[in-house]
Amino acid sequence: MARKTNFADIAFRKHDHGRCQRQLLSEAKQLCETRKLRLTSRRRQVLEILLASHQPMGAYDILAELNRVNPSVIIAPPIVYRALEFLMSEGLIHRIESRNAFISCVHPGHQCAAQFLICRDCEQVAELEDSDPPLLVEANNLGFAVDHSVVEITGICAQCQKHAG
Amino acid sequence: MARKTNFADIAFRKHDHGRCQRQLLSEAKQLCETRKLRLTSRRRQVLEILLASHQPMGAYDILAELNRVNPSVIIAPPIVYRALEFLMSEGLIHRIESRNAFISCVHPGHQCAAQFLICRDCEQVAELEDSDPPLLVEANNLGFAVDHSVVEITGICAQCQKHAG
DNA sequence: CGCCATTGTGTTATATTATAACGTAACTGA
DNA sequence: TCAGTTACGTTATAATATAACACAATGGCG
Repeated sequence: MARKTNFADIAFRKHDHGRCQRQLLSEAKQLCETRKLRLTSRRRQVLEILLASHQPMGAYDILAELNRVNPSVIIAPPIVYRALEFLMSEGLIHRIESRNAFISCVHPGHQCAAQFLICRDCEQVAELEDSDPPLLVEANNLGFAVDHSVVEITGICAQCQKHAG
Repeated sequence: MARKTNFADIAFRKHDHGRCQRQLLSEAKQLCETRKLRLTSRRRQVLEILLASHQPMGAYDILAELNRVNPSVIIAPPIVYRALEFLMSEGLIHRIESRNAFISCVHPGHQCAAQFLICRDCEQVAELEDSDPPLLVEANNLGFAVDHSVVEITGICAQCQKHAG
C-alpha cells in the first residue's frame, strides 16, 4: 500500500530544493520575457530570497535579508514593497493575508485560485492546486465578478501533532 | 420566474436592520450567559458598533466611534483590541484578514467556517453559510488538524457592475 | 545617435495596525 | 470580606505599509 501523502510532502512537493529554486527562477524569467516585463535586479533579488526560504516571510524580513547581504547601502521599505507588488501582480508570489507575509508561488503564472494550508507550529505552508473552491462558482452565479480569492487554512500538520505527543 | 438572488440580498439577508441588530445582540447575551462569560459594557459597546455598521470596520474606526460617542474619556487601542479578541474567540465577530478589519457575525456561535464575498467598490460584505469548503476535508485527510479557516473572495458585486456601466 | 516618455529606484517622512508591560478596578467564589 | 482572577486603563512602542518627491535607467522613435 502506498504511503499516505503527508503535509510535508505537499509543502515541499518531494523535491530537490536547490533545483526547484533554479527552476522557478527560470520560469519567472521566461514569463517576464513573454509578457515584456522587466524582472530587474531588485525584483529578482526579492524573488530569490522568497524562493530560497520557501516559507512565508514578512516584508521587513526580506528587507533585513537584503540589507544583510549588502550592508554597504541600506535600503528602505518602499523598495521591498514595490518589488513584492510587482511579483504579486504577475503571480510569482502570494501574500498570506493571515500572516502579513509573502511566499513564492509554486506554479507561477497559473491563474487558478491559490489555497494554503499553514501549520502554526512548524510554520510550513502548503500551496494546493485544487480546482477552484465551489464558493467561486457560487459567487459567479450571484453575478459577483471575482478578482481575487484568499483561502488560508491554519492548523497543526500531522508531523507536528506527532512531535507534540 | 423568481428574481435571482443578488449580492445585496445576501449581504443584508433581506432584513430589517434595526431588528437584526437587536436580535444578534440578544443572541450574544444569551450565548455569553450560557457559556458563563462576561459580556461587559465595553465588549457590548464594541459589538454594538459592529452590529450597527454591518460592514467591516478597522480597529481604529471602532476606537474613533467609541471616543466620538463619549469624548470625555479618551480610550486607547488596547481596549478595543481586547474587546475584539474576546468577541472573536466566542464567534460573535470575524476578522477580515485581507482588510485588517472586523465584522459582526451573522450566525453567532455556529462553528462552521465563515466565507466572505467582499465587494471592493461598495465595500459590502456577504457572509455565506455554505458547507465547509472541500479543502477542509482534504486537509483532514492529510492529517492536518484545522483550527481556523479564512475564505475571502474579493471582486465587484452585480449591483456595482451595473452602476459602472 | 539624441531626445523624450515611461518605468523603476532611492530617500524621507509618516500613516496605519497591533501589542507589551504594568498598575488598578471589578467581579467571583469561598 | 478576603483572595484569586479577570477585565480595564494607560503609556509606550513595535510591526506593517504607503505618500510624495527626486533621480536614474530603459526603450522607442525620429
